[in-house]
Amino acid sequence: MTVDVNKIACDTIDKSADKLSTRNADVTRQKILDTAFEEILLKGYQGLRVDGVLKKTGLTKGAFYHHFVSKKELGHAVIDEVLRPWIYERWITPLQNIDHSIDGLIELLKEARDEMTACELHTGCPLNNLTQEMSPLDESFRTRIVAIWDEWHQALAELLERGQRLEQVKSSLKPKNVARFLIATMEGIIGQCKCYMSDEAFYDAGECLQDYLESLRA
Amino acid sequence: MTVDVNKIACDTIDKSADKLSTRNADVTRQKILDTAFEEILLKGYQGLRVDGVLKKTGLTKGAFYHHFVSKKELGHAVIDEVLRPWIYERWITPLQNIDHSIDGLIELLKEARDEMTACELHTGCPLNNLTQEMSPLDESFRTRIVAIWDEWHQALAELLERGQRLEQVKSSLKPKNVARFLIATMEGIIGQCKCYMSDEAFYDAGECLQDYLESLRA
DNA sequence: TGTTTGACAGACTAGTTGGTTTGTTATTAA
DNA sequence: TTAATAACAAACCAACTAGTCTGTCAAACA
Repeated sequence: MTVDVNKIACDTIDKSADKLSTRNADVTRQKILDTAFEEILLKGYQGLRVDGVLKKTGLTKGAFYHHFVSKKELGHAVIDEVLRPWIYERWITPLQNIDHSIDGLIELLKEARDEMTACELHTGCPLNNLTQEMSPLDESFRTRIVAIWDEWHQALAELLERGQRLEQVKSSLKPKNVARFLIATMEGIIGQCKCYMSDEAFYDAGECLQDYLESLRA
Repeated sequence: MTVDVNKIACDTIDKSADKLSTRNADVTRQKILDTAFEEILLKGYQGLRVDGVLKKTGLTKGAFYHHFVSKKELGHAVIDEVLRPWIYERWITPLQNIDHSIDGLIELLKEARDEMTACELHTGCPLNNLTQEMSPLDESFRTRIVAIWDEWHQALAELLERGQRLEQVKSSLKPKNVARFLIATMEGIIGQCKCYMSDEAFYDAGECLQDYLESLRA
């Protein structure tokens, strides 16, 4: 994509960092992406308004349609350039840095619970939000979304396989199935928090999730 | 509400069933509700268009705003009069008719899986859809939604307590927590099916869910 | 230094959307 | 039978919304 080429080119030349208040295409584009991500997180893609993003960023129609050909393309860019990295940083990369499969997962679970700020509590998981909203509505969104889920599933399944090889995890269980189950459960719990507006659901159900994780030990 | 009074009155008199093509306020109202429910299921409340409902039902603005003061009130009515009964029929009442807690839940799970038609597969659970979309956006929706979740949680917790009294279920576990966990997991799995557009996710993760249910036996 | 071009600013537009208003007809109570 | 009213039909409206278009200005380039 031309966008990425442009971005890489500018990153390498890197004469932009010092000019914050003047014109800077990369900063402008990123501001739009970040704001759109926040708006989608709260109101969904359908609830996202181009005008709303412009108001929040202080930009204009001219700026927006210079960087994005349509609202839909903005949606795609938010998934590729903001949502996917977010999921990696928050959920996938941590999986890859785990030593002991079970201990690590339980630790990760606790961290996730503690990091649940009051704000995040009722916004839910950005990936799951978009999944639930856009999967039945737009195929171009669905394929991008499903690719991220697949990467997540694979990373978790690999962690479990690794655990099996190290005899930390029961050899009888199927890593792919357990990975699907764990991610579905996590997302289900986070989704419940959204309507209860409290982390009580997380604590209550999380206790059972921890029990389940313990039951996976070899 | 006057609406309910009107409805009850007409139901008891019951001179409406034979007049299908002529004027009938109840039939009209119900047609709007049912169509709106379908539309919300597919596109969400924000994606629901009053005009769209009218087009599908063959009605007009006059008819719509005779029965509902606003789109929002329609949303409330859909929750109260369509969604809630749907959840009861599909999920809550079956819980109350279970003899053996664990066996019954496993059976219910299998039934749910088999009843997952190709259509339902990518529409997901109507209650969870609305929860994820509307909880952060509108308090009047959230409170109605959370009430339904509470009823569901309570029914499942009661089933588990009953199981404990009958020594079918481990006495050590906390019914409330397990109920929260099970519902969250079910919804998480259904949500995953939505983007994969297949029941594979249901089968894979469902296997683990069944294992978990087995582990609850006394 | 002049010129081209990328990065915007902002007025404008066409189509949509929830909602209003006025009029009409079937039903019902008197 | 008739007056009142419930149950609509449909034109209309104001606000909104994605997208366009023309113009401007700063920076890079020749």
